[in-house]
Amino acid sequence: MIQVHLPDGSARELEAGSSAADLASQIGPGLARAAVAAVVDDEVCDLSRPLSDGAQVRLLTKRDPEALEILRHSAAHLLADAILRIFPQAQLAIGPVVEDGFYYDIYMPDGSITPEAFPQIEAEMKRLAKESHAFERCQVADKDADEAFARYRAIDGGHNKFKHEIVQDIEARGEEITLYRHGEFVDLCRGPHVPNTGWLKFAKLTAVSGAYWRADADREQLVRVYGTAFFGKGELKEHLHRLEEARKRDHRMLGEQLDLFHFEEEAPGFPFFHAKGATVFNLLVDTMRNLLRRRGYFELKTPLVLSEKLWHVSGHYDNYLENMFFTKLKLRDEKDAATIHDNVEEQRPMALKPMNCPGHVLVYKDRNHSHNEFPLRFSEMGLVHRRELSGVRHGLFRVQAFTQDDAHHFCTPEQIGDEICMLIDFFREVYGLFGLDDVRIELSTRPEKSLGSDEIWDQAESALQGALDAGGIEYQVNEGDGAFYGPKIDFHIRDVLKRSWQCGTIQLDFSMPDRFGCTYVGADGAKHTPVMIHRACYGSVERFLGILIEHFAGRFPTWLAPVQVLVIPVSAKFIEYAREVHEQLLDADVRTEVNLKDDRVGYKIREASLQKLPYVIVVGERETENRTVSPRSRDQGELDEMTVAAFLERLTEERA
RNA sequence: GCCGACGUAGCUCAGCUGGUAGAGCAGCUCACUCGUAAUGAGCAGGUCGUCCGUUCGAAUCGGAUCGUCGGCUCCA
Repeated sequence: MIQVHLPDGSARELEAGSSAADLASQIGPGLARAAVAAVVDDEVCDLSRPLSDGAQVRLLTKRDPEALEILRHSAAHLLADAILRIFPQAQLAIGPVVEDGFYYDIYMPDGSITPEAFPQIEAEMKRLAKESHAFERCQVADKDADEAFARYRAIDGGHNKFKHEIVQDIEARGEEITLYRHGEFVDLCRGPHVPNTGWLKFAKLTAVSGAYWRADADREQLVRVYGTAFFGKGELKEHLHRLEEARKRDHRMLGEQLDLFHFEEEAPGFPFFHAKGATVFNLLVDTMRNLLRRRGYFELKTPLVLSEKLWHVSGHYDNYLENMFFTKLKLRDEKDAATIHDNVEEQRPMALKPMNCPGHVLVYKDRNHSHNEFPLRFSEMGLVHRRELSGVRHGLFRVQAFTQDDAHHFCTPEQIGDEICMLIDFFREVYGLFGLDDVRIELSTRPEKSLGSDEIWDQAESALQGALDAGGIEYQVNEGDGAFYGPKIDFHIRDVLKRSWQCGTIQLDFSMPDRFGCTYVGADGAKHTPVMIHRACYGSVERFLGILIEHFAGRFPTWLAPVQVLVIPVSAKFIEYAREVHEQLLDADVRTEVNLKDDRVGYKIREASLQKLPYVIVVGERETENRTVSPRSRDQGELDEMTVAAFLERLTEERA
């Protein structure tokens, strides 16, 4: 007999050689059915693995996050099995689990795998799942003698150099080779797996893309087939529904449908905001301006183009060159006007600002400062340009020019803690305005490419950490992900679809004030170097707008809607009254339009609904006579006839 | 940047194996004067992303290029 320990502190007696599966059935039939795998002495392993005496055992069921990974990894095996049946020439590379599912990288010496083949592959996977083959772990003691290994070698033709490479690596590390078999299929794998393929009924292939062997562009091109798997039909359906919902909310599509912005081939990654998009954009900016003013910020406006020399001083030239746009001069030949000299060497080469900080430093340096005016807070809705690799541009989320709601605090080292705490409260309040209350905070530390001594970095990192700890704020640490001039705190917010977006950032900087020779006069009458805090709350206004479009699915709350009310006359006879109502709304600062086109009321309402306008107002004979309006709310449908004053009151309540 | 797919009217898309482009919506005009998600009729609209090539002939085939979309930390 052996004894094993359970997480609740209790112990169980089992016959020698018993497995975790035996333990589960001893505890109860329900658990025996629900158990997926086990954690034995902190190692995740198969249910069938024999337990040793004194082991600490935790059984995993579908509720445990580890279990979902195991399920998905098993599904990757099933995918590989199915693919080999349909494409016998395929060679398997690797098949790991990723955030929302799994993938398998496959080498196709001829042909390819396209989404058209998905139904066939999925049908094969479903069949294999129904057959409920047990996953069997095989340890390979001697490759040449082992029967399972011989089968494994034969499984995709015996010439699979990818697996061969992996086996060599494992042997080089002196580790044991293990295989997993289900039915006829054998794959090199560390495991663990679900007990049998019967668990894998709810799998779905989602995408196919290219990838390289070992992520090396010089190595073989592989086909990466993505899929996902869940324990139950409901969860799979919900996941697919969420993907569909995210697709429908795509801000690039809504941006076009709602006439908010567009992109041009002539200006890749530079959005053109239309009137409605610009309205929302400006509302975001105005909202922020008010909040900043109440917190004692001074708003600046600094140039877009500054000399290259300045970027040498700031360190951007050495650390950020690849992301910067530089000006390039062209000159007409003095003698021949038709000849243009390209790439003319400029005496003072210029660059577009990728960040606002050096500009703010120059404003700071324009006069002397005293500790009495600290913390000094300079803000700017700063338009910055950053070059991005062509493949990473993405709607408003990744552009090449964007507006930062940027600010820099100049303060003494002692003031850092209070400033950080103020900012954390401030940022949370801002996100709350949009119903974005799920905020996660991350602390990022020194990256490889960076400025300043270890001592300064340690000081800065502990200052941030100290402020977070003192405020009792929960956060996680991101090693090596800081800015090149200092460590930072990032704010990640979850939208209504539970997707996470990085928005706000607070960055500590001990080196830029020093490089630029910024000083202040302290209480001791001597000159000191101030600390600089870089911070942005929306991050990029463009990107934040994109997030809001998706968060609200284009249905902006009334206070943020580009057009709040559309006035519609029932027919041409009531145009005059419609105009009058429109004017009254305009006078009350409502963003309103009037639709006087020669169309049916129903048609105009449909148009307004598709534009997701919060309100339409219909006026006809009744309203003209009674001096009233009949509103229809986007969210509540048709409302009762009311006076314009009553309608305005309703709007005011909503706008507050 | 790399890999893959895609690029036809303002939008969504059709156009088989090469023979000179089509629909719906939007737009415009006219009629209807209309009560809460599409009134009807007519008109107009395209160097088929761009360049080069193959061909008697290219939206269609080949190459390059630009752009868009998806993917590119994940190492059994």
